[in-house]
Amino acid sequence: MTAELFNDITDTSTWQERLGPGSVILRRYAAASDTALLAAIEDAVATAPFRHMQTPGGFTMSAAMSNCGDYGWTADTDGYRYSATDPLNDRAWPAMPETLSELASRAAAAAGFAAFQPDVCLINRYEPGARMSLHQDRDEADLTQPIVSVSLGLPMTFLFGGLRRKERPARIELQHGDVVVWGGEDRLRYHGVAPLKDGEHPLLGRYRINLTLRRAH
DNA sequence: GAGTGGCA
DNA sequence: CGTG
Repeated sequence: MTAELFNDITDTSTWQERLGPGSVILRRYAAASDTALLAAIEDAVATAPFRHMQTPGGFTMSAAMSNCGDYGWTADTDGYRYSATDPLNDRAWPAMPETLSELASRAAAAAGFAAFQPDVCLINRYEPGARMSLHQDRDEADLTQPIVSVSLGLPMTFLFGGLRRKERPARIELQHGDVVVWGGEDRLRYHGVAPLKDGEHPLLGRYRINLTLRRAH
């Protein structure tokens, strides 16, 4: 698929690439607020530390995860679900900082989804070699609400497939600050993360952090 | 009913 | 290394 470019001549630091009728990459959209986002993440994981969850198949996920917001996405041998409490301590997840919810709302609006108010921020941390195999985000109650994904740190190859797993995904390089929004008829597209290549990022060292903002309920 | 993993 |  050839990305259609929408360059805004008044702001050459950020631009959009359309991946489908309901999916857009906002290049470098979050780069200007990266230090505020990282401070918000550090604050959240001080309360709800990164952990490697188990899949229902009994495998350990290679990305370390945490959450903030009214709910958090969790995986264990019983399945995938959203929970109002952190299973590590049965306490509420840390509140979602406004920095994160406002970024997500603005990005969704820029992509054509008005009034997006996330109630979950899943925080995924990848080290070199970590990956996420192709999956759909379908544990949310209202699939008319989009998904907003923010990439920070090491660059990665985003796999963006179709509505069926057998469709071979596009491979899209995402850099620090890139935001991907998908919804509408693209809401259930399969997506994943290719094994992270080694490298060094000025702010994040040998890590990539992905924020996925969702409306769970 | 498998499933965001492992391995051929 | 990418695919299944």
